[in-house]
Amino acid sequence: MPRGTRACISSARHSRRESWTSPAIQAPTSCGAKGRSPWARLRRNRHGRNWWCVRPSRTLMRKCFQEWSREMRTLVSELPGVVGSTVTLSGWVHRIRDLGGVSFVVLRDRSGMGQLVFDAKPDVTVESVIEVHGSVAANEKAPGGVEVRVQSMRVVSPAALDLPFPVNQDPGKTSLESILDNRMIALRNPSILSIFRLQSTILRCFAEYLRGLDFTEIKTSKLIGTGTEGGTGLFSVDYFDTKVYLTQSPQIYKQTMIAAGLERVFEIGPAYRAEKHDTPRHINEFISLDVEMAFIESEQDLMDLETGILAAIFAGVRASNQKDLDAWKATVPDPELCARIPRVSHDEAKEIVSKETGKKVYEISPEGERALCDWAMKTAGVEAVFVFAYPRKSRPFYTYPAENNRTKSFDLLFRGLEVTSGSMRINRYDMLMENLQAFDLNPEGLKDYLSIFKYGCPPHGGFAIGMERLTQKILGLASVKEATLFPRDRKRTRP
RNA sequence: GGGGGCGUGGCGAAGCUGGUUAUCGCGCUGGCCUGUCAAGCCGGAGGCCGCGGGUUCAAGUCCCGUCGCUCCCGCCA
Repeated sequence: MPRGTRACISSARHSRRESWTSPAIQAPTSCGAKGRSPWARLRRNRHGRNWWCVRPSRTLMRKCFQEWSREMRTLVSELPGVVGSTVTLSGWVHRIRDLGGVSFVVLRDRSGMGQLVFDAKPDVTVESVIEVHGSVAANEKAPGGVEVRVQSMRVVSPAALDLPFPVNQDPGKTSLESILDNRMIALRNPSILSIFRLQSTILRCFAEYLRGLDFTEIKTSKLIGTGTEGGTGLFSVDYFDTKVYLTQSPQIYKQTMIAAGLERVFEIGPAYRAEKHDTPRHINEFISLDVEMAFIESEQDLMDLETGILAAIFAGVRASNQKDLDAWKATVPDPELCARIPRVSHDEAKEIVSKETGKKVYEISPEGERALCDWAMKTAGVEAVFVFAYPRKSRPFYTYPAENNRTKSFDLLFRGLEVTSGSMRINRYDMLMENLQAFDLNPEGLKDYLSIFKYGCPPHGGFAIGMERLTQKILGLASVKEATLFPRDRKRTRP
């Protein structure tokens, strides 16, 4: 057994403390589709015991919405259940197949695609939005066994003929440039759209898992007067008569809220990095899944927490996004295996890379990161590995130091890419002041930040998961830009 | 910041050592076709070969510059 799994499995250390690892390998509350009320667990959960007092009746909410939507239309996915009846469908014309005496139109709506049958070629163009009225018939020859014989059709919004992007074709045959240049239209492509359906599950499961552990969600400002990490890589913005910067991380605000007494916080928000890299794994604006937690003992506790988050996300994606995974021929790791993600120190990682690649390494390069994940797959059956105890010089000043000039920090590498970076933070004022000197930083510019520690702050730490990178790696996409709705890179600020 | 590769109709590509009207698939369009499911068959439209300059009798092809894209490395989520 890899030594890193110790922290997850041994319970001796955790039993006397609050546990956050126990739900690690269970699907988050509403991700499990077992027929039980998604609120059942919360009702038993001490943190959610009063949910019915503050929420309108769920039955009432569901009833209002269903009655409203039932009047609107039938969804394509509902057709097999309403064979024999007359329905109204609305959606986009995905494809037209005209065979002379009969024409087939593939209609696309948010639930999927279904076949419409016309006696003659209908007067519509691909991608037009239509509303049709017709009878639902079972037919062996129809895709999915059901089709709608159209009695009347209304073109709700016609589409021009010069479609700039092949919406109804395999996006694998289209260049990234064309996908991004025509982003508005490219997003209609079902495979491309599926990326963002899956991404939504990641967001949901991340938040639900943490809420279940008594984390409080916060939203902080993305504008800041000065940078905390030396001022490099910050975008400046005109702010009335002065200049401010876009934050590269919510770091200081997360820590502020820890010290303010929330103890456990998370934030989902954009982070900005004004760095001129031009690679398939960098964008200048990304969504950071940020977590911070008080009363931890080391970075091992943070890895425990992230293990649980990953398991919740993988379980949720498996439960909700099988079609989206299929569209990219992708698989998510078994949530049960997350507890076996190896944990290796930075020094051990270098040794492993040297051994695996057959060449001596002094720093872990992207090639080394790929080698480490391959190694993890071989030894533990998961394509992920935690690397901890990074040298002091490679980590920011607020990282908690450890013996031998190491730090209480870690990264998570998943399928060959760094998706998380985190650490325990220095929470003692005197220690922080010493470290500022060592990093040659001026305490004057960090006055607000330092006040957190001057007046008492519990031991704590946190990490950030790159949402787009995680999405990219789950689906096996070639570039992080594909996993970004409207990517902002060195050259691109449109659409 | 350093180093590769690529720009050819709306999309994806071919065009080898320079040589006549620039080719193919998808899409679009006209025609035929009552069971398609990437429908099929016959016809058609659509390109100053990224842009600027040079070499040459002759440049999509060679050279220089420029813009754009893409990949690897540094660094990072």
